[in-house]
Amino acid sequence: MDLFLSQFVNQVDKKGRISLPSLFRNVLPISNKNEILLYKSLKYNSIEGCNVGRLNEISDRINKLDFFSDDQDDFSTSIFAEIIPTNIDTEGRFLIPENLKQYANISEQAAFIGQGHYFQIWEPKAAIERQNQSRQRLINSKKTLSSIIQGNS
Amino acid sequence: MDLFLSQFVNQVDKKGRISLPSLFRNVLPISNKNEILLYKSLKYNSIEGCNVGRLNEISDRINKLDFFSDDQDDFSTSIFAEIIPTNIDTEGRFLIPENLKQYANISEQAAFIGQGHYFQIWEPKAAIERQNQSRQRLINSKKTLSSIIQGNS
DNA sequence: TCTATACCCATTGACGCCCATAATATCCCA
DNA sequence: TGGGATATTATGGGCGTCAATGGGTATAGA
Repeated sequence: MDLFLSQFVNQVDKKGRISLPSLFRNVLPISNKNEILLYKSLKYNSIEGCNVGRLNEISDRINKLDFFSDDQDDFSTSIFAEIIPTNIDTEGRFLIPENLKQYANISEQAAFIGQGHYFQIWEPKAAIERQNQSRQRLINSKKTLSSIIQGNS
Repeated sequence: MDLFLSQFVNQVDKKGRISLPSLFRNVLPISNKNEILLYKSLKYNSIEGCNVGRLNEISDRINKLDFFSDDQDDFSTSIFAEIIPTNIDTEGRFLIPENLKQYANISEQAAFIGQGHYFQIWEPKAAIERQNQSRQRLINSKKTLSSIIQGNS
């Protein structure tokens, strides 16, 4: 099962490096074991990350749009230009780009949140708030895990 | 993964040279590692660049247009005739042709914007405006970056 | 001959690789 | 099953390499 699962809080060191959790590293394909893609979440002040494989699908989808259309142009600008390929070092660490760090209010700690096919990186306190909020919404809408799994939304 | 990704702002030196970002250089095919094609964007006051492979793709699409149509003629004239092959020097730098520089209002800095199979070169401030515009259009159409990437659009 | 440009060399700062350590988890065998 | 040996992870820090940039000089074409 190659999904980003569970959550972890790691330290940002003096050089700005942070360890990608071991469980997340194991999800990366062997062919691109040392590269992840980072980008701003449009919904939250958090960073999202995925592996290189996802990108090919996206690029295919965008390329099928009319060559000279506005959509094609907007997608290209907002997606390709915003994706930051990032290398993972020999110890499993990587650098969070400065602008993304600011966007997510991250300084000396960061929370990695598994989201299945991708993951999020949050400022730890904001991550907790987000989770409580999300959980409360689920309860209020009376959706149980089993109903979601069975597909009766 | 051979896509132009992310964005960079580099300096134009006294001789008019500018570094093609390292990530972009790595996208160029080994057979044409030191050549890029530059041309005016049809939509914006910016320069677009690509490698030779991309040109073939463009030419294919244009050829599929009606052979005697005005469109075919216009595209041929506007695109092929305007393409400027440009050499990259030993340090990864190249010269931005004077007319393109003027067309894009570029003086001492330029922003390289990854667009997947091609890239754009903008005057830095204009680039930011364009990006905000593009991002806003995407948000208004209710497609978020993450939903596009995850395929649940 | 003069100008444009490609090549060579130098500098600086950022980043990747290497080595080290402590804490934790896993294993293995008596 | 207990307890020591071993592996793995998160983290710290030194150092070499590479990218971006500046400038000198040779060379080719006008």
